[in-house]
Amino acid sequence: MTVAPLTRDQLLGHAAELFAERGFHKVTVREISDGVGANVAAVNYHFGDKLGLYREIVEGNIALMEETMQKAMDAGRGGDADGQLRAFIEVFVERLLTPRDGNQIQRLMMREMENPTPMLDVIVERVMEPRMRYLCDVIGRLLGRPSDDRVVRNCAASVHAQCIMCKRTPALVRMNIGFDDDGDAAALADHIAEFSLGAMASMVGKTMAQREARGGREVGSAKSSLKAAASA
Amino acid sequence: MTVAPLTRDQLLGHAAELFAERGFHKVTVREISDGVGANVAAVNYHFGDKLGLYREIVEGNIALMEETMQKAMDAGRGGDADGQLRAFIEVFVERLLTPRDGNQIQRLMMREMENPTPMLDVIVERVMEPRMRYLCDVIGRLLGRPSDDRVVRNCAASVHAQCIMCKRTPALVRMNIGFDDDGDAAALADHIAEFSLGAMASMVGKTMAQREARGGREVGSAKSSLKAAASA
DNA sequence: ACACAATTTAAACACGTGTTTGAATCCAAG
DNA sequence: CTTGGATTCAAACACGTGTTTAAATTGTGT
Repeated sequence: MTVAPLTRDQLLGHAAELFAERGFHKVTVREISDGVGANVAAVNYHFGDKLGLYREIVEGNIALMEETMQKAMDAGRGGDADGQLRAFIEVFVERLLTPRDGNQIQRLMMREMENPTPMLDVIVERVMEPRMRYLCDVIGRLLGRPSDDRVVRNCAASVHAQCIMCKRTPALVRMNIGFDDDGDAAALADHIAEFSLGAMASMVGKTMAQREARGGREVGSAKSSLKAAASA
Repeated sequence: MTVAPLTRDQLLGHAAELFAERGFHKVTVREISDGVGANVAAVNYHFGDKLGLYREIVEGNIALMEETMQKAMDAGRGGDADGQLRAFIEVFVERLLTPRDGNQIQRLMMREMENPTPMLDVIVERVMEPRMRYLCDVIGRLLGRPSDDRVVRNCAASVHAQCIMCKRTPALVRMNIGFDDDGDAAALADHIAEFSLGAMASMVGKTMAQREARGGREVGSAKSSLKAAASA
């Protein structure tokens, strides 16, 4: 059936790397086609339009992503919540920082956060939501609270924020902010795990009464009680 | 001396809000000029080009930013490092989340991180670097380590990452990830402070030997100074 | 009222970028 | 070899967006 001769696959491969590195909007179809020595019209011929090419790449990578998620969950299976969170962070950070072929989806997600495309919805549904669900589940067990608890969700966001920031955008590099990055993903993951587990260990140790006694502000309380303690 | 009649100031005001909300690249000059009932050429007449308008807005806001930084530092003056970090987080988060006029610089910086412009350099120099310097100073005292210590810088990055993520981009909102945001900046700041202080309290308690015994990987291992600095 | 500078305006221009087109080329099947 | 579909190609098109231009209008000092 004379399937994809060659050009089509070349376009997929080259475009995937470009999209992962700079995002959908900052890559031109001419750049994609020129990169593999093809004509400008090649993208439209093989994929309909630029978004069609992007869609195929994203959907292809989502399968890999789901496998990664499985790997992260399996890595902690049987262990305690502590070890599960560590495993999650390690796998996540490693995939985000190592530009190996096949883990472009994390970088693509970074770009989607910066400059969304119509593909964001499916990425959220198939990647983000399962991830946050698992993360909240682990942290919930860690804190001894239900996984939809407000404190649990905020802790999950704290962990997630740190992981996300591991991938320094070009702008973050020019600013000299962000984590120390000498290419050692494991060391970075270890810091984040250490930091986060320490944070939550201190949280689970404190009772509500203790925390409210400290300053009157309590993260997990409803919005009402916070009005009074607005200013330090 | 027949200063700016009106149009010029209107352009500045309207453009500032648009830029803060969506970033330099995602705002068109027609949108700016139409918004105040001016002609398309108004921007070029009064500011040379689009970037000139942006530059004026950024430079104007940087002064306010430096004042904010001063406020954050003053808020913790005299207190201990713990209180200083709390004050810093509170001021930062509040300015980031509250769309009040005059604290657009934080939102502008978010946009610069997503899509840099030529103004990024001056923003880094006058805003980011002083901020990270102060943050590292506070955390250094908190951990009993020099402020250029690797662990200190990573902790600063962890704190900063959480603060940054407070401002949910449109994409982050569509994903249902991120911190609980019911508009209560104080509650969010409190979570981040609680989380981070707990994390670092547990770090300062552990000796290097203990941490290395746990898993073998040590965050601060690569650089020289930390090898010997076993005890905290 | 006049003259001159400052401002505003409508229109056009320049250019990057995604897309389309119609002809040329390739290639396997008959 | 011939044929017909698949693929490639150069060229042009469509359109958004920043910028420029030259005329019209407004404002101000004398």
